[in-house]
Amino acid sequence: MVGLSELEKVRLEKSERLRKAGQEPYPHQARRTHTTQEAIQAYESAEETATIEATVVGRLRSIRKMGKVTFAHVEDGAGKLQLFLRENELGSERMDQFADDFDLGDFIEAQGTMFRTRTGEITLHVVTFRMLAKSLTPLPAAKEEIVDGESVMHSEFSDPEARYRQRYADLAVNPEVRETFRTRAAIIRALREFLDQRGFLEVETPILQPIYGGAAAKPFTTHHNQLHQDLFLRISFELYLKRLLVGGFEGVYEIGRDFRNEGVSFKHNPEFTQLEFYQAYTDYEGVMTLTEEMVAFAAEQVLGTTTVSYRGEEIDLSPPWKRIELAQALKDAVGIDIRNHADAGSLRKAMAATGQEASAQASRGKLIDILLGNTLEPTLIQPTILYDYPREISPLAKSKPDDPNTVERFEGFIGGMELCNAFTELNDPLEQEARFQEMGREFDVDDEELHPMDEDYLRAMRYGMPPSGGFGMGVDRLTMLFADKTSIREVILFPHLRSKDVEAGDGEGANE
RNA sequence: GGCCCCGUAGCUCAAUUUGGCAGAGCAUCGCACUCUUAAUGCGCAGGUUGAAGGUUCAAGUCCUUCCGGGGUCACCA
Repeated sequence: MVGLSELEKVRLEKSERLRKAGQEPYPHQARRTHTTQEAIQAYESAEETATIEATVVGRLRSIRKMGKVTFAHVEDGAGKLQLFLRENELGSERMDQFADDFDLGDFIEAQGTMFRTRTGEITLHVVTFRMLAKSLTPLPAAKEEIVDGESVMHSEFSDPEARYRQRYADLAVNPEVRETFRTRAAIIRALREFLDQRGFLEVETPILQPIYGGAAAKPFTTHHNQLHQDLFLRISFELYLKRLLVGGFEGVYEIGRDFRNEGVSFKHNPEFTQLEFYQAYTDYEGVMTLTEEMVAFAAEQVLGTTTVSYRGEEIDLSPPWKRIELAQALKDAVGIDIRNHADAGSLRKAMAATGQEASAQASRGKLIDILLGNTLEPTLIQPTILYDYPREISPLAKSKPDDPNTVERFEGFIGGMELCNAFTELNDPLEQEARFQEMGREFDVDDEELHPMDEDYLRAMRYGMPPSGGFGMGVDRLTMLFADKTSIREVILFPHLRSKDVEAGDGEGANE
């Protein structure tokens, strides 16, 4: 082995010493009769009436040596259990071995009988123990103190970079991090349950796409060698899911990964998890109601309440949410009525008059988006639905019957963050083609933003797509909200970080 | 990509303001201790201060460049 630290070398010696003593430091099988919590419950329900024998397994998380007696805690997936080892029963040789060759972080198996210590803690009185997997690298030396029943961490492993790069160590020593990812899994389970109950079909559509679309984002590109074909990692599922409405499914959804080749921030990761659903014979108002019910249902399932605390704010997710027309909300917030500014120049002047800077190239739709993002979005703490968006930033949404420049689209905001985006789907193939061309013109100036025309999607639409409502939501952001995390990296197990180590010698990090 | 902040022992942090021998707690190692729980007491050891250059008698500290992270702005149909 190369590159072992002094601390690791010491542990490697212990491992070899165990092996020489006939004890395999990495045995093939573990035996377990109880999880730590099952052992405690078994004792609690049988206390003083029976002898409870248990074999538990897990990681050694604390060791307190008191001479001829030793206390330790072992942690498994269910929780922690205190171990009690005494030289009287185990003999000095085994006590010494535990003291000398067993370390914090080792996975062990311990068999014994349950009892209660003088201080009242339910504990396993160990009869035999053995190594299940020797830990060579010491875990970060966090210590946990219980004050009035609350856990207080000391020397907590807290450096964000180290935690993200070594998530395994983060998870191993920070129980609340494990809890965050249980919450995440529960959210996804709840979303599935909600949609399944309503007859939606869960589907999987291509991640490798010959043409990308469905969102405004730069894609990652890749290549299929044998087919000599460039491919894109999807930036959205939208165009494929809507093809399925053409095919006759009346409700479809997909939960999966999108990839966007753009900036990284506290709410952006290059790959992120999206939920999209599409439902035939409804429109954006129907989707609004479904959205409110779905988020409230998930909160109830995951947290047992529809009230969440996010960044110190109490947020009530129960329906109905505040619904306000985008134009009205902007007028209320900044005093600019976008309905009175039909072109970009006029709107830019009005924004400048209130101190809002905006680039000269930005279209009217883009300016509205900037206005929304800068002034309104951060103030939308309680769940709020803004509806009726400008057409030019919504090429896949259907116009309002009485106003061709406004589309039936809404976005849901919670905690000052855009959570979801939905609209009545544009299903007129000729208008869709015109919209694509309109977008193409807008982005002619910037090749990277120019989206290719998806002819196959237009063909699908020409076969006929029922009137429908569609919806997309960032699952990572919903998790941030439910778990009260202010960075998306806290809810993604392995968030993207710039590569650091160049010791492999291929200079990978040096060519940026 | 711009701007601001940060990078010191395995972990958490001092020392940077005003350049002057790089320190502590935990973890590790040794000793003591038969109901502890941040166990305790005593002792030892542990460092290329992210990297490379520069200024200086002297650099963790000042300057330049680079690497990495955090924040923020820009970007994000």
